[in-house]
Amino acid sequence: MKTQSNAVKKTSKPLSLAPRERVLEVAENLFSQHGYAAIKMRDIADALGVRQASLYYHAPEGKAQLFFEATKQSLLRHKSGLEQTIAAAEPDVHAQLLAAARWSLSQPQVDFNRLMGTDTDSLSKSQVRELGEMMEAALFRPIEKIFTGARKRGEIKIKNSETMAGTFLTVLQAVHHSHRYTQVPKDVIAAEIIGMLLNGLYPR
Amino acid sequence: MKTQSNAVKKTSKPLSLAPRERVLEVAENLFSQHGYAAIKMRDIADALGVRQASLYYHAPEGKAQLFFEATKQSLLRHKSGLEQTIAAAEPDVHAQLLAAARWSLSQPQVDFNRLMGTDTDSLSKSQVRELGEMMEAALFRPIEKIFTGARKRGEIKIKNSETMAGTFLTVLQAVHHSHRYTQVPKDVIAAEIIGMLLNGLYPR
DNA sequence: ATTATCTATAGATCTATAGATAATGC
DNA sequence: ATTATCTATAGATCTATAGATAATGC
Repeated sequence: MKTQSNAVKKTSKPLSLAPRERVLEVAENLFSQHGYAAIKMRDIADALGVRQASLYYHAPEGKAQLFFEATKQSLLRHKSGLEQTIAAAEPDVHAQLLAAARWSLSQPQVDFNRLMGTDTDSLSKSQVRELGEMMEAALFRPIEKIFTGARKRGEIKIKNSETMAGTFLTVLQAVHHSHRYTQVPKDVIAAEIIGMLLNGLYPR
Repeated sequence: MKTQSNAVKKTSKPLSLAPRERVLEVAENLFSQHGYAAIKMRDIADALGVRQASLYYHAPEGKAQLFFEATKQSLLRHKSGLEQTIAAAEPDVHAQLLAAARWSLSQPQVDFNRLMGTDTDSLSKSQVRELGEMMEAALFRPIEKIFTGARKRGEIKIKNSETMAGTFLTVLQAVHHSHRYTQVPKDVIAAEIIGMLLNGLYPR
């Protein structure tokens, strides 16, 4: 064990991140909000309060590397976050969808359509494949499991749980943007939509 | 009336578009697919088979103007297309949603979240407001009308038809991208999702 | 005469490299 | 000694302008 001479204790989540972590965090936020092409190295440097050239110390291969690593980090966090959140919720489709939604909305969004469509233009084939697989594992699988689990328990009847997962994830993204169109809090909108997905619009 | 000396008759939809129309059409396609920042004037010129500088004859104010006008054109077409398609369908929520979906999927997508979020960075406040209002009128209103009409006819019970419209439009966008994840035809996926929205996942 | 293109190029912006300098951790 | 930044700048790319040239419609 190390001696703790500082006033600030070193916990598992230190208050001030290591430089490299800070860079990735800022890059993740900016890229996920605006997309690869719209964000310049300058923007990331400005947000960090450093000079543009300084970024190349942490990402010697440049902008594409920064994007690739920031996105991987984001997807890994989504995977564990979603899985844990869902596992911690009641074994009930409504409770699990709500929990997944709340957790997702607390995170920087992952726009997977933009990600696979435009953002990856400057990555290699193998990098694109890697991100695609991680996306699948981090987002689609956990949500799909909610639906297949619910079907097994007899709570719902569904045909295509992959389509369902895609639909749910897409809707979550829209909720992420909802503040531009409405004052209603995101959690409320999410709950509304989940209720609708489960009960349908036709009267019962 | 003009004499038609040519073999090709001038119908209301000429086979070869006027230069300005061609430019806007190509710009609309590229911008809507990849977003403002990712598309360079060079890309549009290449797609047209002209030199980059030639674009400035049609858009003297440059790239932002091109984007603004291409987007307006797209939204106007969506407005009339959606309104007509919905009006032509049976006065039934299922039929109208299906019709709206089919029509939307036949068009270049309008990614309204990206549009209002990132793409408009280089436009003026008033231009952004104008696009926002047109988006509302072209996409949200027509879909909203489907839901409010269906409620009046007693077909469905809904709380918030604006949320519903947003949800539906968002899902349509995801279907637009679905070819990257599945072989299933877009029309089929759309029909599946609409069935689910109306009936819900809980067994009836 | 007007419309629509072209070539050539200026100026701005963006990515990335080289080498110097300061801060940090043994 | 290693880590993390800085300044300065090269080279590529991108937007936009100027002026010449070709095509089109009276």
